[in-house]
Formats: sequence, structure tokens, C-alpha cells
Amino acid sequence: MAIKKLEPKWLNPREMKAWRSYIQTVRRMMEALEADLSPHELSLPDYEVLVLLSEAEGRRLRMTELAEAGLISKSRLSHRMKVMEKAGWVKREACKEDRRGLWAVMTDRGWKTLVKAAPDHTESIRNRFIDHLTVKDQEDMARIFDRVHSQLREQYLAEQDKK
Amino acid sequence: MAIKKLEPKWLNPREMKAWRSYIQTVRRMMEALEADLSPHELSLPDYEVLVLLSEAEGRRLRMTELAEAGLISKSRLSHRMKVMEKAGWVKREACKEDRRGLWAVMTDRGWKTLVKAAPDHTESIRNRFIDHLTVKDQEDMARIFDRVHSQLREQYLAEQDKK
DNA sequence: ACGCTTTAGTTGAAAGTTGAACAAATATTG
DNA sequence: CAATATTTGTTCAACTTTCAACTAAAGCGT
Repeated sequence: MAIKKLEPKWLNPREMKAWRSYIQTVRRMMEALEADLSPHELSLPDYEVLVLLSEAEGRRLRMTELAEAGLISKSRLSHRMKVMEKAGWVKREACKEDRRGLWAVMTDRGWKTLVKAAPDHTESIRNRFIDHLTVKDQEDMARIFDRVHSQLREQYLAEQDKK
Repeated sequence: MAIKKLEPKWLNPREMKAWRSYIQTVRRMMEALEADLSPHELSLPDYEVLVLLSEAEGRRLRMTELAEAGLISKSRLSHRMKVMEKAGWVKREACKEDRRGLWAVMTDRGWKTLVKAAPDHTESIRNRFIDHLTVKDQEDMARIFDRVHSQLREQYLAEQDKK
């Protein structure tokens, strides 16, 4: 890969502009979404957990599945679940098929909380992001980020193999 | 704003696709960037602090300026600075013009750490993101996110005024 | 069936973050 | 110029996240 040495080491102005614009906006937007959600007493990660459970068969997922789908560590999920269980949104049930395992199950109360928060959150996503994109922007975004995403996955797998 | 009621409440498939693609990729990418930086014993926020100081006049900024530029709270910066000071990358100096204040100053050691990490980090940004964008993608991204960013700022200011 | 390895999930301690309360210095206003 | 309000940065306590160690149950190879 001798050619790699010839690639420019630094970002050129156009690249830097895209990068900075991107990275700053991400953070601001996430903060805004968090703030919009806070009246519902939900954090973004907790909301995400509820969404994943709500979409699952029987509104339940194994802990590991949930952690992977939510892109959080098992340890973190375990701690979070304790808090969310106390809040009454979820409960944990023994798993008969695999007695090491547990089902994370969404309660009715959790469902109601989600249903109540969802329209506001959707509105928030619109206000803070999507409404500022044209249809073409949306298509461009999906295309670009799908590509980046699949690249990241490939890189991840390649890095795993090396180990 | 009666018209607002007529807006669709839910995201349509194209919008949902753009949103999910975006949000998942953001998180994966940040994780990858963090991991790429970790051999330098730097976290992304700490790297950002060093970059901001490195670009500042005299490699120094007031704590509040630094917190605002880095999009972190003063409290968090205060805690971080204690750690970074212990690592020898920065120091805090009394401010003569305003005796309440402090200068966050980058040390030579901090500069060396940054200079050593920067090429790898740049390479990382390329590998994980920019190289997967065409020039046109880059321009689109900058345009889109500049727009979203300015909207967020406007919204932020409007919300402040209400209070 | 026997060890050995892997997988599922939890735990506890350390580190990081948040938000409110605070002290000190400066700015503003009557 | 005194009283009040604001700004600067830190600190404490509560909470969250990470990392490594751990238990228990499967799985696997012989």
C-alpha cells in the first residue's frame, strides 16, 4: 500500500469544514433532543431502550440482544435496567430456554410512558433536524450514512479478525 | 399557527430511514474515533480541549471561553482540567485583568502530546468518515449541517428569550 | 461423563458528569 | 458611592458509566 503514503495527511479546508460543521451540529442537536425529552422524565438512551422493546415480539428482548441493539454495554444496561425497573417501565423475567438468561420486558406503564413521549420526541426530531432537510437532502443523508455505516461495520469486523 | 396541526405527526419511511441511518452511524463513528485515539491516552473531549487551546492566542483561553468553545459545562471543564493538569498537558494561571478568572494554558508537554496525536486522529477521521464521501457529498454535508446548525442556534436564542 | 471454554448477566469500585450551592470579584444602578 | 445583580470558577453530593472480576449455566471435545 505504498500509495497510502501519498495521501494528504491533513484535512483540506473543504474537508475540515464538513467535519467541523458536522461534529458540532451533532452535539448541539443531541443536547436539544435530550432537553425536549426531559419533561417526560426520560433520557435519550432510556427512550431508545423503550423503543427497542416496544418493537420486539412480545415487547421483550434478551438482555444481550437489547444491549447490542441499543449500542450499550451489558454492564451499563444492567445498571440502567435496575433504575428503569424501579421506575416501573420494565421488568426482568427468568428465561426458561436458557437459564443463564433474562428477558427484559416492557410493562404497560412503560408502554404508556413511551406512547405519551413519542409524539413530542418525533416533533422534536422534526423541529431540530428533519424539517430543515429537503427531500433530496434526506435521500442524500440516508445514502451517505448508510455507506459510512457499512464501512464502519467492515472495518470493525476486519479489526476483530486480526485479534 | 393553526397550520402546525396539519403537519404529519409521525416520520414517514424516508424520514425514518434518514434519521436512523444518521443516529446509529454517529454513535458507531464516535466510538471508532475514541478507540483510534486511545493509544495516545487521550479522550475525544480532552483532545478537543487541546485543539482549542492550541489554536488560541498564546495557547491560552479563559476557562469560560474554553468551556463554551468546547461545548461543555464549566463544572465539567473544571473537573477535567484537574485531571489534565495532573497529566501535565495544561496549567491554570491567575488572570490579572479579572481577578475572578483563570487562564487555561497549554503546556509544552500538552503541545507535544497533541502534535503526536494529531496525524493519527486526522487519519482516523479520514478512514472512518471523510474518505467515504465524494467531494459532492462533502459539500452537501457542509451545506446541510450548516443549515441545521444555524437553525439550532436560532431556536436556542428564541428559547432563551422566552425565559 | 469429564474437564475446558464460552456465554449470560451482575456486581463493586473507580472515574466521569451533572446541577445546585457557594465565595470572590466585577458591573450596574439609583 | 453604596446596594444589588451578575459573572467567574470551584466544590459537593447525587447519579451515571466504565472496567475488571465474578457466578452460573451452556456448549464442546474427547
